[in-house]
Amino acid sequence: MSKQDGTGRQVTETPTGDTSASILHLDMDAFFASVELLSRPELRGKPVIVGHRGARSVVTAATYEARRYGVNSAMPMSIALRRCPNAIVLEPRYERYQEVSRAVMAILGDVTPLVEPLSIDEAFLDVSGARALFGPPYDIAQSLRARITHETGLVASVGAAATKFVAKLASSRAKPDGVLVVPEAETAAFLRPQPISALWGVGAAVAERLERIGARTVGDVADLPLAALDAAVGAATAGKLHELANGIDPRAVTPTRLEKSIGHEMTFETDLHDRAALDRELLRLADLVARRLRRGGWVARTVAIKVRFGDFTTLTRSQTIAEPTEVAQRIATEARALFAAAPTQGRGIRLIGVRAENLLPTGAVARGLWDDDESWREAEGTMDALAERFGRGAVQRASLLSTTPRRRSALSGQDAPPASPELPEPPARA
DNA sequence: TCTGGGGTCCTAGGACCC
DNA sequence: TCTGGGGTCCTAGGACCC
Repeated sequence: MSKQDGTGRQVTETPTGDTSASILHLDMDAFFASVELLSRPELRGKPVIVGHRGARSVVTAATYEARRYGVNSAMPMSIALRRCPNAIVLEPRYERYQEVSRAVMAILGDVTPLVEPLSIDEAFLDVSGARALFGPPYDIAQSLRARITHETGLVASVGAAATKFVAKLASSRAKPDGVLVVPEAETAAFLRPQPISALWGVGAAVAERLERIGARTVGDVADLPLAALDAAVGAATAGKLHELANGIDPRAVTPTRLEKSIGHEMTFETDLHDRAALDRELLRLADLVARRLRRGGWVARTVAIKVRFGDFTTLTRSQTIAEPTEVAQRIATEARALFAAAPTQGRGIRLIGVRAENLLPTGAVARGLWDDDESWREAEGTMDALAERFGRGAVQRASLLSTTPRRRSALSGQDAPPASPELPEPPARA
């Protein structure tokens, strides 16, 4: 196990030739804040917080200087400023971050097509096929970091391991400005001393349950009988945690993932009682959702709302509709009906949200295939595979693969496009 | 100290069908 | 007349992640 920081200082021995750690996790250091410093170099070395300055806002990102005061992302801004009164607060510019993110992801794509973005500022790479060309994972990690810094002025850290989970944990331990390679043979030695909170899926609630049965480290969880774990946290979580703790993580790096829901929500500066204002907000949110549905080539079968009251209690309601839709008015009507039927009388509303779920590709619905359960299930695997090979746009067109042979022959002779791989353009939408 | 906004996944109960 | 069990879908809530 080894770490080397950006100055080339060896922290421990570095297994630069190891090839067993072929999954990389690359994570940008203090991403939003670092992007801001690019255009405000005079702020370098100062505590900078990125986030909206509002009574109810939280810290979106913070420089390491600000973190030294105990400021962290997701912390209420009021607390952050109490801890670090001299902090410079900058308004987030998400479009700018998106641009920089695209540039970084493009650099990763030059090494391998097996890049899986995990969020705006991190990604997994499977470099097992890239070694012949670019050398062992350690070399790939360092050259990626160098290119990112050269081309964007930003700093990234990289973890390399045999599995996704260990790679991600390694990158977090490599920060800031470092690389950490965990050879496969050293996985257990690396994992076992880590705190349970390092496990994916262990937050406050699960951590408390695990502590109650005496588990404090990842090694403790690894040694626990599955039945005991099961009783403490439930079957699904238990199975996953036990595997992760033992270094088992069969998840492959998957470049394309299909979105499953699209939503927007809004927290008000002060609790809202005005019903007309809430209805207007529902329409605004529905419109944002509908735009993204259309851009992605989706229609939604289910509309959901979220309501958070002044005391932070939260309620959700959802309704599956007969005709899948991508129309703002239709979504808004459904959202307003859900809201009207919910027990909100006399309570101030802190937050309201609209979400579209049960998404179907527009093309499939246009051909009336969405209500054919059998063919739709069949379609899901096919579409994932197709999206992986041909990218997102192809997903719409994949609807033609959702047909059983019977349906496909029923469609042929109509305006149904031919089967892949000669993918036609999707039908134009208004 | 008082909690954003974007998501994913899991659980559990009830309806409904066979 | 009273009561199965399996499977799927829908809904609500909650934990978790970045």
